[in-house]
Amino acid sequence: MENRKKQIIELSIELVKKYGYDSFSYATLSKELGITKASIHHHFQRKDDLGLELCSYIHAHMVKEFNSILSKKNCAKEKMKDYLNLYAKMIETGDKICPIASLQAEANVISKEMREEVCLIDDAENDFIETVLNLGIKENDFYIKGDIKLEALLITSALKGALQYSRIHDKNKYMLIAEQLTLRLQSF
Amino acid sequence: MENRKKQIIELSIELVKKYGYDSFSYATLSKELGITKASIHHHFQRKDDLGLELCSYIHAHMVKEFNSILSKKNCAKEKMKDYLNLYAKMIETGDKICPIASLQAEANVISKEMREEVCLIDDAENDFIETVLNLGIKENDFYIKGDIKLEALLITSALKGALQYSRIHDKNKYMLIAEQLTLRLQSF
DNA sequence: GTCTATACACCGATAGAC
DNA sequence: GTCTATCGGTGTATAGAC
Repeated sequence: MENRKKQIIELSIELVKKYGYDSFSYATLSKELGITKASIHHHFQRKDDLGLELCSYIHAHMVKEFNSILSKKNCAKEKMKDYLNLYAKMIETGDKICPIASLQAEANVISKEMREEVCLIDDAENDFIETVLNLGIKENDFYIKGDIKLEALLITSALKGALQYSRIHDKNKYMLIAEQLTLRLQSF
Repeated sequence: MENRKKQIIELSIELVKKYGYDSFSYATLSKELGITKASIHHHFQRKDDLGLELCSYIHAHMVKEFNSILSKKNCAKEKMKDYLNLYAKMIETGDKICPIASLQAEANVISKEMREEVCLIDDAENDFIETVLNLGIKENDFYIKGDIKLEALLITSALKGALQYSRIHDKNKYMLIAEQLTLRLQSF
């Protein structure tokens, strides 16, 4: 990918995390990057084009993070901690929430194509957590009541909710809620 | 409160739940209500005035709902079920999420005054859930690991996240996730 | 309390020169 | 790949008549 395109996408993702998709404009990007709106339209003719590529970028980035966590030679408990820290980084580096949660909140505003992309990213995240949960069960470190797929769904959506809550109340609350959430996984 | 004002506020809340605060305009309201934008400005000079009154209205409405649940002569388990159903109604009646979650997602876009109002509403909801949890413990129906205030925070933020997830994926998922969440409260 | 009319800023987007 | 210039549309908001 060309450098400028990548630069625009990465800035856009930070703006989605902080303000949401509808709340930043080509003018916002152009001021920040020091180029004109027309130049940005050269790379992404319609804003929806940028929106779709930004989703693909997030998707690829998260899959990379998940694979990195899975390939580490540590236990499921530690992999879960690594995962929780991914979100902790967002809120610590400036009032940011999960970009996917941000887009979910705008579900009825963004295009059908973007909505579908958001769903695919959610699916990837849920599959990842399900894998970690199954690993933890094998290692006798996790004990899970009910359906494992549902527990994965609960974890991913609860953390997104916790991030949103913490941003507006107290950043430090996020990790406390995350730890309270994972308490239930412990068999003792 | 005058009838028209109430009508504008109630419509605005439905729009916040469906699209978010920044994504509806005085034009949206005026078309729906059959009056002009100028007439709406007569009731709420600035949009932020509407935003603040809409928050107060949500606050009062939710406190009323919570008190209604608490005053019922049923057990904590059933009160929790009543609470879960409040959110279920939102998503079932047309792609809507919790208005507070919607405003949380726009935290860096709305005014400081609105942000503070949102926090107060969250506080009321958390106090309510904490009360229900303590009641359930007394009744020997709930068993809670860790801090009760944290568990309340987890429940309220997890449900908001579950609503957002379910709206974009599959409405029926919400209640399944909610039930998976409350599984942890059961001692057996 | 509602209207018409209007102001002004910003939005996404395009044409065309360099 | 970047620019200037510009378009039509929409956003919040106000003035003033009825």
